[in-house]
Amino acid sequence: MTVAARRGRSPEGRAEVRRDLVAAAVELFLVRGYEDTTVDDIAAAAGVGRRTFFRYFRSKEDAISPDHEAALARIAEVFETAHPTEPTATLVLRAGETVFDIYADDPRLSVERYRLTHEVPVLRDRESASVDHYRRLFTRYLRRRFASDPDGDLRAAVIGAAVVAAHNLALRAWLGAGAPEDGMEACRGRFRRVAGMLPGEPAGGDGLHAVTQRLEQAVVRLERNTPPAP
Amino acid sequence: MTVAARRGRSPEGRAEVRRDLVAAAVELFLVRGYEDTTVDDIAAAAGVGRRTFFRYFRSKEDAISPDHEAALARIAEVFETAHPTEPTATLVLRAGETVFDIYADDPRLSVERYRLTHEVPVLRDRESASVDHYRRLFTRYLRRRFASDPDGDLRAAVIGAAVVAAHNLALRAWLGAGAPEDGMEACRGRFRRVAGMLPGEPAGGDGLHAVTQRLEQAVVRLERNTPPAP
DNA sequence: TTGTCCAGTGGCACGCAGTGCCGTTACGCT
DNA sequence: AGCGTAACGGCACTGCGTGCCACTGGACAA
Repeated sequence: MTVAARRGRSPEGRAEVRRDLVAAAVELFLVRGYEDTTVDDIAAAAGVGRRTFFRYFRSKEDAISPDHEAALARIAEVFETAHPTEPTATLVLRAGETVFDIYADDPRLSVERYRLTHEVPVLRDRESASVDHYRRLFTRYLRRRFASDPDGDLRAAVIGAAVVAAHNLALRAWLGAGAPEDGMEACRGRFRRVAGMLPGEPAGGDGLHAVTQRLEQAVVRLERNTPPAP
Repeated sequence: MTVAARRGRSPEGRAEVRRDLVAAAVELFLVRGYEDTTVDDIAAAAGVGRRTFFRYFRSKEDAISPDHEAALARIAEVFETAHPTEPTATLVLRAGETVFDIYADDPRLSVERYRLTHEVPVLRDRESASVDHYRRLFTRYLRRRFASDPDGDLRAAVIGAAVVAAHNLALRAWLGAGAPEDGMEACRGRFRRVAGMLPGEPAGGDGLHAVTQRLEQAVVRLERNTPPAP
């Protein structure tokens, strides 16, 4: 196919082919079903050869969530560039919000992807694995932060899992409602409420830790625009 | 193969073939590597035809974790048969411990499975999906319990994810150490510590809720054999 | 302009996972 | 003894994913 060859010549052309393939895949998966759509179908719909599809995506499933690793890298960057004195609560909140930005970038596509990953078992399991990559990332950085805490590993595991779970709850509620533009703030707010549920200072914690915890709580309360508990 | 046919005739024969297939699969995966082992190899090593393998397992990966659904069912039973007044903390702890029992049933096999799911990317992702099934199960029952709480969904998501994460942390530490028989109690104890990190009563909680919370804390403290915080 | 390089493409063939189908076998039941 | 049936093995087929190779058309130098 000459057209595809010319498109793929330049970097913009490559991005265009990639978009076409994603669009064709999502379209066909929704209309015809995931199992009943072959890679040949997707490639043909995008006007490229079957072999070219696998030059853009590692697998058939990859056409649905192709930017997973980029998102992971962005979150890792948030953690790595964070100031050491930044409270843990605000840090994990910031990291989580990064993902919101990515999804909000193309709401229509996000909703379609959500529906597919929600309904097709294979894609749902793959999504679970992706989410677990986020969880591991969170936990890894938290464990580093809690190195001095005797229960640090446990706290890191619990907080990491809790944050990711809350994030998914908020995100999926938003996506399930069709990703309305005016619903993004509610989504972010819902996610931030997780900070109030994170475990407090460890049993053998020192004074500094306690102060940090109170600071975190105060910051979170400010962000939620809610008065302190009576 | 006449031998296999005769073995498979009776229920005990079926169980035997199944065990042989699992053993052959684990053995070959560890020795030759997962990717370099074909289903033909596994079937041949177990003395059955390739077609028969797929009558016992849905897929090649299934030979590693074939009892996943049974475990899910056992946990669901714990939740369904629980008394409504049982504190949430003890309930999720009991449910989690059920899984320990399953793994402790055949420690050698559990360790080999752990190594494989730890090292082979495909199997690790599949394991993530399995763990997420547990998380969903926990969350589903917790959400029912927290129906009266305005933040019930969030609390259910957070507690469910936290409990499962803590469970995995304890379990994998035990498996990583070679699943020593005298290490199971430490594993269970480590898991139980998660109860101390679970979010307390909701902001708008009522008195009953507060009392329940204190009860839960007391029970957990008793189980951990540790005195109340000074 | 002409020749050379090369990144990207499409086609072909292959291995392997998973499935439907069918003939065969051996056990249980009457 | 004869029959029903459950489990088996083999065969053929679809589809995913990969290695290989020839081709194409743009970029660049002479």
